[in-house]
Amino acid sequence: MNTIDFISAAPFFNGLSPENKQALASLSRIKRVQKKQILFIEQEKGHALFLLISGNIRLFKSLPDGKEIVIRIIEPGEVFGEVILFEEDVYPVSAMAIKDSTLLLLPKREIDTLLEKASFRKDFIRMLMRKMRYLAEQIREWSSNDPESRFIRFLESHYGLRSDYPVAFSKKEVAASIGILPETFSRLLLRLKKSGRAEWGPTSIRIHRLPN
Amino acid sequence: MNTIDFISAAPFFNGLSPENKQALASLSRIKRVQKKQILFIEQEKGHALFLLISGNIRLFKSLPDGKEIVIRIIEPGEVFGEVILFEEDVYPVSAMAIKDSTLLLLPKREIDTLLEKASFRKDFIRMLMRKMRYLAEQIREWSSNDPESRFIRFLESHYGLRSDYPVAFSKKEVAASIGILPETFSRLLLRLKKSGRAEWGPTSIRIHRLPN
DNA sequence: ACCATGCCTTGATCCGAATCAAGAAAAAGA
DNA sequence: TCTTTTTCTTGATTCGGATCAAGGCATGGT
Repeated sequence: MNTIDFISAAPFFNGLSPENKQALASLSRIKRVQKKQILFIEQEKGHALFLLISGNIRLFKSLPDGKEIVIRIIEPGEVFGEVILFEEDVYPVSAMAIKDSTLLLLPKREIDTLLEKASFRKDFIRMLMRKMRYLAEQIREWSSNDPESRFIRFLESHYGLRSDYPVAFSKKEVAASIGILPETFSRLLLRLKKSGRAEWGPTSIRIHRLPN
Repeated sequence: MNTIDFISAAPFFNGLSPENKQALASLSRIKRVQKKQILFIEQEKGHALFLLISGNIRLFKSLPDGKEIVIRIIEPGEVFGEVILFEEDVYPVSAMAIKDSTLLLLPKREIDTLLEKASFRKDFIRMLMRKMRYLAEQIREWSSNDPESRFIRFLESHYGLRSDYPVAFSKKEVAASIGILPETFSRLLLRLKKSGRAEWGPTSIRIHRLPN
């Protein structure tokens, strides 16, 4: 696999024409980061957006009281940091690798140039809108204050609708993603197991859905 | 005031050239709705976006369990429903007037045409990005599970930073907006008053900020 | 292999918002 | 004006997640 393949495989760039994809690929650059390495931090001036190839990246915000809240965990194939292309040019969140990761780095300047092209721009906007909807959905999920449903939704949004989820994050990480403490998450899993609604294997979790 | 004035005054259309604003004004239409009237509902196919002139509109989502969660309350001068311009063309939320309201209705088809113009499109995208940031912020606010800070932020996001807030909503409405029950909100106000941090008048609330 | 660090679990307790209930106050309707 | 409906407040209770604490378990580093 080379850069053009990764770009072609990314849903974000779905609607782009082959030429546009090729143009993107030619100006992209491979970047590797180690676990726990910071890619960028909140309020930092942004010069690039990223496409994750392998590993996982956590996007988070730091609160005044020192706590961190997880905005989302990026999976391979996803694009992030694209917000810096418009309006303000600082990142609204911080990004840290939670595993050794490989990314494609796409410089802002070059993308800006590409955006001059109408075809590219149109597809790009469509993408942004999709993301905007996703954010709106997020809000809905959060206000449903039920950790269990948030957990289920976490699984579905990462792996789709299935019964076996190959969860590749630490439980601590999952807990943070759904906004609860590790203790609470541990108890949640216990409850699900006891009531026969889920089984937790070493590398995956199986959810037994109610037949409603 | 006529339509062009309203459009000029709306931050959403800030960067638009006078010609673009005029173009918009000429294709817009005044719409009046009464209190409790529905403008559109979630999943409904959308043919227009709106600029609120007077009154207030509540955007909300209905949950499977019958509950409603308030996404936000629209103030005069704000634009909403613009998401239907791209990607999918259904509204992601429902909209209901919480007072008798006057709006400018901007038909999707005509806006689509305007978007062919590069100058218009650029400004428009910038606007969308700003809104996207707002959404990201929202998520942050929600996960800060503290009703008091959510209340303060509610005031600031509606009226800016000041000490007297001319709150023009029912307390029930405010409570719903910050995601708590009316009972809890009532107790919150009592607590703020007792501890001398706020005074609630008939039409406004005064917040005493700590000098930190 | 060892030790150290971070991760995970389990227990006890606390706290605060939801819930249930009922009455008071205010607004809308006749 | 009087009635009805909705909003607002106050109380008692419940419930669930946070917090504090401590022990067991993995993982990585040397």
